[in-house]
Amino acid sequence: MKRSPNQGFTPRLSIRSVASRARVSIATVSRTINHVSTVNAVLAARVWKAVDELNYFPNSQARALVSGKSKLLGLIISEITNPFFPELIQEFEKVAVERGYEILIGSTNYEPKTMELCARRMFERQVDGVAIMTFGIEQFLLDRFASDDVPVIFIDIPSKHPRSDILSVDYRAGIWEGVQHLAALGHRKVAFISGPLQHRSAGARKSAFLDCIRCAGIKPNQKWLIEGNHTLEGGRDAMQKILALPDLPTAIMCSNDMTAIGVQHALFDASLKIPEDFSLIGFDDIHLAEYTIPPLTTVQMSCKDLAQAAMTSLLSRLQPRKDKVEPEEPITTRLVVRRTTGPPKAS
Amino acid sequence: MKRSPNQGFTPRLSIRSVASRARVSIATVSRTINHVSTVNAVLAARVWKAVDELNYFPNSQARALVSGKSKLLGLIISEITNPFFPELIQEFEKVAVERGYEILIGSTNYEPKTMELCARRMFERQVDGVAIMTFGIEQFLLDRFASDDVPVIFIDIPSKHPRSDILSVDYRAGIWEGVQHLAALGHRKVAFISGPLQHRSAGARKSAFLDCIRCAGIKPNQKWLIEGNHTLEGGRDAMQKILALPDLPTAIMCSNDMTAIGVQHALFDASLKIPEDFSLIGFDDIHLAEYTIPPLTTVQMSCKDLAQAAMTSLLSRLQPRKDKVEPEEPITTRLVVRRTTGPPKAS
DNA sequence: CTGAAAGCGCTAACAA
DNA sequence: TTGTTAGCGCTTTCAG
Repeated sequence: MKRSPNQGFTPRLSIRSVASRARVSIATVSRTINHVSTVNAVLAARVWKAVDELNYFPNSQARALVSGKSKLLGLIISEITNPFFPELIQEFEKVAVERGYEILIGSTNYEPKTMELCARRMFERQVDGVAIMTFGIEQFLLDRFASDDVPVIFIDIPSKHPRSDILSVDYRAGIWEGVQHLAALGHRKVAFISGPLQHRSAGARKSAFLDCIRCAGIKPNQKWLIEGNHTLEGGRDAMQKILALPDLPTAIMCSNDMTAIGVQHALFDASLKIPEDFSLIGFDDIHLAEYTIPPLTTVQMSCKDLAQAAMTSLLSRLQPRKDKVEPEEPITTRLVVRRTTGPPKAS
Repeated sequence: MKRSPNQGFTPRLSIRSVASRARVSIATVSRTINHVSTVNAVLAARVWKAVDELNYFPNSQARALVSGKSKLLGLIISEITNPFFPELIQEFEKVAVERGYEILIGSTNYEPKTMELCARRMFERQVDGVAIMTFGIEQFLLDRFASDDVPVIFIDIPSKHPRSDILSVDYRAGIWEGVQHLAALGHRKVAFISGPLQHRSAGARKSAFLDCIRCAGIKPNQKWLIEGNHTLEGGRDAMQKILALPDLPTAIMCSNDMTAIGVQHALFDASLKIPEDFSLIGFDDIHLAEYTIPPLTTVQMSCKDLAQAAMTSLLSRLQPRKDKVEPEEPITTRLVVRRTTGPPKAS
């Protein structure tokens, strides 16, 4: 088999080509393109000229090998098909590319096995750090990253791993606004469709709701606490379950927007109107929430903030910079009132 | 600066660690893990045992460097925020991982500059191949890939690059069904909201529409041919333009589903009903189309097929296998009738 | 300030 | 069949 990927034809464009064209050593080329300040300006100019003429750029594999830094960041998400995540990815990509990193995306599809596979893929590619933005992760995987000394960041899950960090989200703030909004409208009977409860942050959302509802002086009704799965279908099914109940709530809060959209659909199928028959509040404020019919009232969690905070924290752990690590403030959430909430029917 | 990424502490787990633990040479380890059949079973067993005990996996950077294959595939898309693309990415990820590849995603956001940057990122990471799934690409970038001998695959844009391939999509089939469906319902006045026309495949969709409309014996009205931008906002704005026209169409076809959802929104805002006041047909059949209110009638283009075909073609170019390259059949499209179409109002 | 040379972890000749 | 060795393209000592 041939050594060269290039059919043994053109000698692959390497640092050597630049060196010989610029009549300097490869070391000088390396220093120049890495902006080492000690390089003689004349030589540097020659190097840049050669780089330009040859249209050269360094082989990042080789760089990674010698430096031990792949400049690759893992991003593990639950499911790329859930619109929340693309919005998150977009921010990640932006920040990462700005800082010279590339992102490797892995979707777990909520399956522990797939999650394990994702983690393994990340290891094999020697990612410099990993952001775990799923709604839950197995502890042993975290330990694995820890033992490899790979910085990790994730939401809500505390860990003793020294190079890891938790991004805390203040779910309560937004949910509290939502509950208050509902209460002010006159609702006393509000249901909650949660995410998959084995996932930590889904649990956190639900507890926050329960907490708020009690603070508002409303006694939560177990029958109105349904477990969904953060998908559209899950929301629709959950709402259908609620509709089958003898005693109906007047408002529904959901653990994410996709669930809420599923609810809208179930209600549409049942010829029920929003907000006349039921008030509805989502969570996340995905782009689409503004465009459902009617536009969805929802709790906004800025995925811009989330991604920024995650990246900043990761990168600060990777390249300890002068600018000290900012004190981690929790990501806040707030209610965005649109048109799926109104006074309850019977009131 | 330290050489070792590992703080000079533990000697990083490498092929050498496995070799010494298994009491064989590194070559034998390499052969074993690469399933070269000539390895003695006893030694192989020792190697696997060591691999297992140490929890070793090869450094893909090093592999890439020596083999000239990064096992990285570029995937350039328009905008990850458009739900069509995550569905595509999901398929790509699946197929790629199955075949031992990793995917690097780049979003162009419809900006030529960003597209160029994406291409550059791909080059730098030495991707083995690139799938360009945007709605358009600059020729010079293709040439660049060509000169680097990187296989490329894309939609709709012919190229003379020998290692590139075009995935052709039979837009006409589905659009024809859509037009016929509308005609059968009694519509004679149908508008079309296109994508950004500088993008080739957006153009292809529009021509297909024009073609079909004429075949159906309807004379297209220039006023009802609006250029959108494949986003929700674009669809809404376009529909608002249409609504301002003195002579209104009775049905709207859109170049993609997001545009159609924007139309739904504009109509909702104007208190107009679908399908009573206007019939509406989208394009793509994204997951969400099933869940708009009312559910969107749309032309389905299987992104599963698309991704599969793209990957197959790319991989076949990378690892010429026994199984000859399947003759490329065009991706077909078909109408999915849901609930946004009905007889025209005035008829 | 510059160049020669070592070596990152791995694969593939080549020799034994 | 196995081990030794030469690089892949780059960064970084270490002499000069």
